[in-house]
Amino acid sequence: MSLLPQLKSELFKALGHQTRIKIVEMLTEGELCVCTIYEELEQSQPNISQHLSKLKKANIVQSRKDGLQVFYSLKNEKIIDILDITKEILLEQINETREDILKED
Amino acid sequence: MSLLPQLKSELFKALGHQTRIKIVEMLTEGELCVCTIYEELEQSQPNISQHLSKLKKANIVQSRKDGLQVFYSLKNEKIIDILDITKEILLEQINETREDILKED
DNA sequence: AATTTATATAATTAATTGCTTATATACTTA
DNA sequence: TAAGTATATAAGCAATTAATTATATAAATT
Repeated sequence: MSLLPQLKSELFKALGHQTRIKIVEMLTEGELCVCTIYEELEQSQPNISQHLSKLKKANIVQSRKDGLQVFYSLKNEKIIDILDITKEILLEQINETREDILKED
Repeated sequence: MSLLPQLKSELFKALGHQTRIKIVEMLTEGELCVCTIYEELEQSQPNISQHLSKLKKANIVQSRKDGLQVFYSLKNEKIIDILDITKEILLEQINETREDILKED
């Protein structure tokens, strides 16, 4: 049936965009108003709304309405662990590359 | 400059496909010949070759040639941790959904 | 050297994604 | 209740992605 691989790939697809990564990392600090997100990322409001919608569909974030504003937050803190490990992997890669370059003499 | 968000999103993009998730999970057990992968996943050889190529470009896998065959393996075992956490997140979501359904009476 | 085998690459087409612009919705306040 | 504000949704278009089919490459075998 392969349900999990399907769900996993959908979650990664949702994380597969620079802007959405930045949004998730901003939300690491706590919930934020939509307006704060698009102002800080210097992107248009509809663009950020659409990215938020994808993150929400993937169950990565949740939203709460307060008057005119909508606040988004992470739905599961474990997403932060994923980003941390990803960072470790990338830093190791960067170090390897650097070492390879130093060896070239 | 925002280099890391860019690299992170590329890594997630590479994981954002069911077939590539399945390949990475197969490689969790150790290196495998290309032929084993496409036979087990019941996909065409060129299709799997292209997916492997994406995983390689994203530095998720590496390859080694032995005669006519090419063997692929994970480049960094931490990828497995990412998949494990992802699984935890998804299982929690499934449980929540189940509980919500039970509450509906 | 010619043939066979395993894998990779290229070309094509269909489907998906992302951005922009315009508009709709929902809440607030005058 | 009319006007204003924050966010969401829709439509349109360009760019990217995925699968298929055909072909190229590279190593092994005859």
